[in-house]
Amino acid sequence: MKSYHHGNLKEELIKYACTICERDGYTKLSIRSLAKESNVSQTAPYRHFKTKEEVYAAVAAEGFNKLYEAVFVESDKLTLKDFIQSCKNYIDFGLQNANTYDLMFGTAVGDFSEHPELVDTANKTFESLVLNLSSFLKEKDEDILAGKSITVWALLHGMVGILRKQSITDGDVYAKEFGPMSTTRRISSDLPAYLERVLTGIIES
Amino acid sequence: MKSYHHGNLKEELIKYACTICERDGYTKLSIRSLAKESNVSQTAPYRHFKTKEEVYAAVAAEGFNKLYEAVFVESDKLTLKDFIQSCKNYIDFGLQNANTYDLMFGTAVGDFSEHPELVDTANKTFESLVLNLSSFLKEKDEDILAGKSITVWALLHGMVGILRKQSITDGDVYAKEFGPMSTTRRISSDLPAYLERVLTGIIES
DNA sequence: CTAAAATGTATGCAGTGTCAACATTATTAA
DNA sequence: TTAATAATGTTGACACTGCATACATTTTAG
Repeated sequence: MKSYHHGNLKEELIKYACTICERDGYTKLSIRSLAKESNVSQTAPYRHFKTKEEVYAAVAAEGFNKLYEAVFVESDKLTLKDFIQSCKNYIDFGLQNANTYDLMFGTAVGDFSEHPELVDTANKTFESLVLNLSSFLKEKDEDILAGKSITVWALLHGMVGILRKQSITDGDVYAKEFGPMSTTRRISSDLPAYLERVLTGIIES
Repeated sequence: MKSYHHGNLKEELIKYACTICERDGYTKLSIRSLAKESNVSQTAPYRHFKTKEEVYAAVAAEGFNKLYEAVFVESDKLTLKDFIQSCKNYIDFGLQNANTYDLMFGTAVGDFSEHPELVDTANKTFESLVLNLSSFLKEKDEDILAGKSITVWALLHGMVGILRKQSITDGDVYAKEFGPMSTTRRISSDLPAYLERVLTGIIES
């Protein structure tokens, strides 16, 4: 027996949207297919999302929540190892959820400020990174701390982009000279070691 | 007098595609609108591009060409200043061509290896970065050099992503404590200084 | 000069975002 | 309790999309 009102439509729509965005890429997402999945009329989703971009924003927000989960560490006294692990988790998330990650940092959702929950979740994620860093650093100047956090974040974000497109560096001249393993492959084969080396450099600079 | 054969269709299509992708975002690009712009039937573009993704790939390849132009430096004896400038040019390109940049590094074009010209242009760009770095470094171990190049690239790529989404860090706790200027704003207000500090750290590590 | 390859067109299908008008149910105030 | 209102659903329509098929014209190669 199906009642006129679904009762839980918005959450269900978001859930399916997340699944499809990640599996097929967000370009493949259609509001109509979402509606069909929830056994609801084609335009029902418009009671919960004004435009498709709002659906994207919801998926992106979910993505930030998951990224937060991956990056957050309970302790307030992190070891360097903990910190490295958290950073590795960030990169792994970006690689394993490439399509969602794209939605979070790409241009599909133009202006975050029009989607408050997106700003909130994104903020929370970044702050978690800052807290992680400050928790094992001697640094007390929060100005410097925030600067270093940005640099760390930039590096992680950049590594996601580059490791995702290994093909660019796979074929590089260096790979040919140094055997079958390209630079990116060498890095990703022991990511923690790479991160430790580079991050300590950034932190101590 | 219009002849049956256009004569220059492919290049014209790519040109318009680049314009629209950058102005409106690549989600807004439609093959039909391209065709209309060139006064050609709706399906004519399919003689030059098997799928829409191939159009994306062409735009992305053009993007890498432009990025290469922005990053390349003629000299083989760069000063640190030259190198910093080249890096700044990279970031500026990413910020001023956000939509195209997304196409180049996002998931819209899934597998570069299916688009050889994309691999080539991307490679060329990366190699230019490596050459820039090696041209003023004492480092002769090309293994290490390639590793450092990746790190530099990751940082630049990451900064593009972060500076683009200033809203995330604009509202952070630190901005409130240190006045109206958020961390990202401080960084972008004097990008060369920031880059010099961070990049020398990476290079010397 | 002729056959084949390249490049163009016409037509059509199944799908899309979104709007306007209307139906049903849940919520709230009198 | 009841009546008004807000929330949430449906129907139908419009203009648009990617792309496949079949056909037309022109260029190019043998």
